[in-house]
Amino acid sequence: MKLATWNVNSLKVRLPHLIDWLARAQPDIVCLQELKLEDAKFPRAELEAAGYQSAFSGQKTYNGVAILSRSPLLDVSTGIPGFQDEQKRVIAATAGGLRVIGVYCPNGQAVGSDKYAYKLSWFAALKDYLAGELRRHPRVAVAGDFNVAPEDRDVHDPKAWEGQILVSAPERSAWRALLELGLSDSFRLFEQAEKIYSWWDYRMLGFRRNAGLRIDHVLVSAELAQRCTASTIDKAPRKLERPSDHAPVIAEFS
DNA sequence: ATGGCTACGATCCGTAGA
Repeated sequence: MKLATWNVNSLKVRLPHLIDWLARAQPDIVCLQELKLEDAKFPRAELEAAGYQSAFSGQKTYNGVAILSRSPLLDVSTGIPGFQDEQKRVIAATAGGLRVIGVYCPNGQAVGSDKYAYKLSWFAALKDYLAGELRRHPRVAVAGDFNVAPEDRDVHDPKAWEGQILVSAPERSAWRALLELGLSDSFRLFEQAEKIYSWWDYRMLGFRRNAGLRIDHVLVSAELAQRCTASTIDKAPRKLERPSDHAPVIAEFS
């Protein structure tokens, strides 16, 4: 069983890349972020032709999340229950025996900004929501763009990024609070090469210089961690013409 | 050289991303 997450940065623009990647990587479940389209424009038929059912929560221009699955998607829910939010950032479904929660965590823009405050309150609400999901389901995967680089080794230039958005101490502590619920960063369950990232700036030749951050993650509950056999980041789609700035992150389970 | 790109929805520039 192969679970992936990918911030596609416009599903409309990236649909050809996504369809090709599904055929090549053969994931069973995929969480998508930054669809940037309304539900009425979701390419359900194209994905069905590729072998995937869809659950989605979109909006015009910004945000938007989806879960694709080769097996039926059950008990779909959107948003964080009890947390009022216009922004479509969360979708959950049960598929293949997994409770899958797809997240597009806020960027936060700049430390100290209104959006930063929103980011931290959003993470607090996510934590409470996940605590409940972990009580209800033994096999939970939280996959998405977390917009947090958990440690300095997840940052190409820790000195330049020190204290900045995506790496600031309050953001990292919000990340650690999720781990304290009993979730594990699937990527760190395994020996990994150095300087592996999931996002590279479009500017400054970011990808060519490997000037990236690891901000896309698959978190797994204890029972799923036991069954996790690999976690990797597939840089191949980032090399294509007109790529997303994020690469797919994959976790595999026995 | 402190920018440099991309997507979007709106105009011919602003907002947002990270």
